[in-house]
Amino acid sequence: MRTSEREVVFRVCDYDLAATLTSGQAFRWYQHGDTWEGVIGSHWVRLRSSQDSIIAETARPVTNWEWLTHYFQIHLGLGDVLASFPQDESMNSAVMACHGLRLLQQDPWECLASFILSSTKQIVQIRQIVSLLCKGYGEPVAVPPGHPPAFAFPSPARLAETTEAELRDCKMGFRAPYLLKTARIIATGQLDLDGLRQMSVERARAELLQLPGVGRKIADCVLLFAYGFQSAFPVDVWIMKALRELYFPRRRLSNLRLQRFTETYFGPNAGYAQQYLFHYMRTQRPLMLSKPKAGRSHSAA
DNA sequence: TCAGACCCTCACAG
DNA sequence: ACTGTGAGGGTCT
Repeated sequence: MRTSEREVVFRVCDYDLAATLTSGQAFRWYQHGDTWEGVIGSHWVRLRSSQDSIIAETARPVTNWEWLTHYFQIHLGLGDVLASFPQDESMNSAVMACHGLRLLQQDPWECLASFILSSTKQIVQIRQIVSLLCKGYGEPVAVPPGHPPAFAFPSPARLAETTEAELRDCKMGFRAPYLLKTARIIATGQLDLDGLRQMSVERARAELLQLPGVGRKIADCVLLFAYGFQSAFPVDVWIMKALRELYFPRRRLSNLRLQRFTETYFGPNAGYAQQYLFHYMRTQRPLMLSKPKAGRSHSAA
């Protein structure tokens, strides 16, 4: 076995860490200069990436890095995934524009709770809410000397014993009762999140849909971002916009018809295809379609 | 299938 | 600067 180290280097190919961490699948990564800091489970991590490697640093020595390689899907080759995409102009443009974009494999509870908090919120606001939630109710994790404190994502049990008012103080608004009720369902074992791993994607989705605040979109986010069901295809306003503009510019299809289209057209790795279209729409397309923003005021200095 | 409600925050006009 | 307005990774009724 490997000796215990605070730092490890992973050789990677086609891995755009920045794009991956800002593509709206995880909400707890922060950029500091050329590094990214975040918490995975109970580990504080600092990451640095170069062309062909990712360097991870922790606060305490680590012997088994499986939690990290799993989260980042380090050993997944992107070639087979990209090859399974439909070969159309839009898909090719998205793949070119988002070269190295990856899907993470997150903790189911953190993913579920985060996406319950995501409805009709901008990503910056989701990040703020999740941050407040972790500061308020998450366990502190080890950080380097002198570093500001960092927190794990609060457990279902911990959140189950909060009140709606306390959760609303984290600025989550009407989502508070949803999160509270779902936390109680998970904490009492009424639904076993680990058990979903062995189920078919349809069965797992049906289980998630029973939770308050969880509809089709959020269920599919959890199926894809936490469990790795590659066929899950979350359809949100951005994907809807992408489908209408890129694939059906002159037809008026119902949301249901568009959903049906995604279930067959994008193939076995539809979830990955979705992530490329989503990031493409959010980053590249707006720059081309909308007018440049008016000059910003200089708030500093 | 179809609105409307739901909390709250930020960007953007005026 | 200050206030008004609209919309933001949806879900529920």
